[in-house]
Amino acid sequence: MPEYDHPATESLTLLGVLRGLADPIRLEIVFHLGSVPEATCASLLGSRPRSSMSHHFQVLRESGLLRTRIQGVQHFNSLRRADLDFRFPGLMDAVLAARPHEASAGTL
Amino acid sequence: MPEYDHPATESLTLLGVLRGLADPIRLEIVFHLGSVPEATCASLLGSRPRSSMSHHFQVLRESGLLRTRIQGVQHFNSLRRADLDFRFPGLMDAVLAARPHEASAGTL
DNA sequence: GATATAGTTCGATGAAAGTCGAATTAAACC
DNA sequence: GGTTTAATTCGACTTTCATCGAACTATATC
Repeated sequence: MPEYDHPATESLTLLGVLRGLADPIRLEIVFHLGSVPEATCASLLGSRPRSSMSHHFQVLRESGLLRTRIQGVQHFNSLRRADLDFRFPGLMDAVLAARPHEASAGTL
Repeated sequence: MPEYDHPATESLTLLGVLRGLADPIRLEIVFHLGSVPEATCASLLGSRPRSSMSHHFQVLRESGLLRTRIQGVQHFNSLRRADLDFRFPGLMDAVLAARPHEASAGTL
């Protein structure tokens, strides 16, 4: 398993990004990644089953919201901030600024 | 049928708004409403069945994206720009700025 | 090589959401 | 009151999407 392929910046679509964001768990992941440079899957797991999370990471990757860097057994995920800002200026700023305090799935 | 009730500005949620936007037809409607003060349902119909569109208007209304004003037999829809800007500053600016030229369902 | 660790893929299930014809409401107009 | 117009509601169908256990892959370590 060498690396994932991530969609090119130019090929990101607004609809795709909005779809990626339109789920409570994924939004939570995005909020978290908005506050740290990168995070492993495990660190975002909470009490949810791995397979569910893996699915959400895939959706986020395919919609262009995050990039996954593989190092050893660990997958380091980071927001594609620069790419998103370039393609959809102001969007992630607005989304991240709207983060509720103590965002914990229920408060979204 | 006097009037619809629209959710209060304070009760709008980011997730709700994102969900409202995460559909090609609804995004098209929102784009259109971003460029005109208001529009009747009929004027946004295109070639789609009325019942489908009615459903999308309902979703947009319930997520707080638009307001429907009834006048006679016609329903005038407008973006809740001020409310959205107040609650989620910059969000709609970013979304509307990302509108593809000639947005026509396929190009979203 | 065996084992542990991190994460994915598969496949089945269930729930949510979009589609659309037919019936319905409500106002406007003759 | 009957008809036209604008749009909704209902209900059935279909599709899409999330959930999650079990099996699997790949790396690291002993």
